[in-house]
Amino acid sequence: MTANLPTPLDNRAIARVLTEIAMLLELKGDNPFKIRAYRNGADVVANAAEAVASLDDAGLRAWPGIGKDLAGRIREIALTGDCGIKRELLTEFPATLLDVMRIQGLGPKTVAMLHKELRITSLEDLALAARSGRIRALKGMGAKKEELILRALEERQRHAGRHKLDRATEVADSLVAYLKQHAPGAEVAAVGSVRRGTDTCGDLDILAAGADRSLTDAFVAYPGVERVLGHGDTKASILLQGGFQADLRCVTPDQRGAALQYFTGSKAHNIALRDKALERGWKLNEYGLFDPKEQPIAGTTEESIYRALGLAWIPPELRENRGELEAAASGALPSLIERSDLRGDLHMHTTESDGRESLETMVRAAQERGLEYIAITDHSKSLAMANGLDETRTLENAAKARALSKTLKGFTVLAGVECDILPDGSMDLSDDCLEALDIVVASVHSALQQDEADMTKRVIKAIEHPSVDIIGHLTGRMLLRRDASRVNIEKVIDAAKANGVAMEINSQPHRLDLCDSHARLARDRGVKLVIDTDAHEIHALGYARWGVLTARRAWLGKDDVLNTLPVAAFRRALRRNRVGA
DNA sequence: GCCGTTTTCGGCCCGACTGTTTTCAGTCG
Repeated sequence: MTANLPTPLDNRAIARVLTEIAMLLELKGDNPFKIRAYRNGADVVANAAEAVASLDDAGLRAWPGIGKDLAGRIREIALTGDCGIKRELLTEFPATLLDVMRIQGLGPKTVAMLHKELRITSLEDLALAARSGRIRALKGMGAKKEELILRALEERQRHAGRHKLDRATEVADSLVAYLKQHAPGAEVAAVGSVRRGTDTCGDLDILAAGADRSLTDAFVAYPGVERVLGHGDTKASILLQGGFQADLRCVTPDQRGAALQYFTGSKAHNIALRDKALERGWKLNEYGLFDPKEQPIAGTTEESIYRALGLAWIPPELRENRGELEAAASGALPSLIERSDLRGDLHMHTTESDGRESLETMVRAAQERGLEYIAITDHSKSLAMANGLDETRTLENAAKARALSKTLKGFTVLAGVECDILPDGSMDLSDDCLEALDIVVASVHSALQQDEADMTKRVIKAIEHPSVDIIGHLTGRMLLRRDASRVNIEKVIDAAKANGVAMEINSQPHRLDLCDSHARLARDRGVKLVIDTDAHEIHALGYARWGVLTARRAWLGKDDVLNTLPVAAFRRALRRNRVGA
């Protein structure tokens, strides 16, 4: 019987253990190639489509980069949740030291030294040491470094308890599926920021309408609960392994719409909506919309509430009190872009630079997803770590893409590049080379610390280059890890408009860059946008989902996004092909 | 630790930036 075995770990959990082993080996100063093997193994597991825990030794070793040892470790982790080598390493370094290593700007060498010299084992120790000026006394350290550490700690504090949208959605979906099993007749849904599609989410909010009271019992018994924070008849809160807090609210079927509206938020939207009710002498809360005699006016559906208040139903992505109530009152809500509107993807990588798949594989995957065209945009040469392409290789890569394109029916492969914008704003590849391509995405990858004036000048200079069609992930932000670079967004948008350059919404869940408000500003100023996945492997083509959510939050319709156009019209809309451009 | 029409050893990705330095180590991507 398997009933007594622990639940097999999911791929992500296994990958996390492998990554932690890699980090511990780094602290120890072990063979860098061995460390890379563990990191690579973690990557392979995290991106595997099938559950790694269900594979046998031979199945595991069929994966590239997984050999005898790693296959054994993966099986051990999958079965026991732990690994002997990790336990052994943890006798040398405490687990809390891994948190220290995750601080931006601190790497294994520094952390190992802090541990050895100052007996620092946790983030608390680190903060104390930095504040008391003890770190600057160490070799290679200084006052600036201490300042940097304190800033990184402060940033981390700011991000604590928040999660990226993709992970939050995944965890919420599992919870909803689990609860539906326990209450088949009820309507269970994730609400809150997950439903609004915000780029990062705090607590997960789940709403159940028409469920038996015992559903909260099932909720607190969810596998993966670390701690029960509260447990009543209609409400329960749990802390999950991995740091998520989740709240369940149970309501009656006739309260469903009101509860859905109330718990979806945002707070600012709800306050404004409640004002609308008050104007009419009514009361709006999570149980319904009521007249002065407490008689219900609406509440079973969200639509009924909005309608009673003289408003069209507002898509959750717009509920931020950024003008949606006024638009809903005057029938001016935008018709938002849908995932199915996307016909192309203009930013992706192959094994030619730092992608994981060949050109052919990426093309096939894009076809299978129903796209009509893609652009292959490998990195340019200054991104040496990504094996970036020089002019010769860029043109060879372009020839390959075009040759393949010719063999395909109803599908186009555009020859492109993701060209680095160098610190002075010049392009990483020659003008001739860029001109010879079908499409150029220009992006900043280095010197992200420039001050606002320099960064703005740099990006605008790139925008003014005649062969640049699209500006990729403008701010370089990494959600919950690295702040956006300092750049004057308005000046950049105005330059993009003046030069007919499109701006990208990068759909990578850790980027979502442009963010919703910047994308909306771009649209308002007449700049066209594109939604790209920046895929480095086929699975990542699915990231379009997050980019579209961001676009919807930016009030974008189909017409605002160039890659909703058929390929011929799309190409005509590119800056390089526009008359007079 | 992985990999091999160079098969069981000896390669495996490296340039820019920062802060510390006077020539470089550590981190990041």
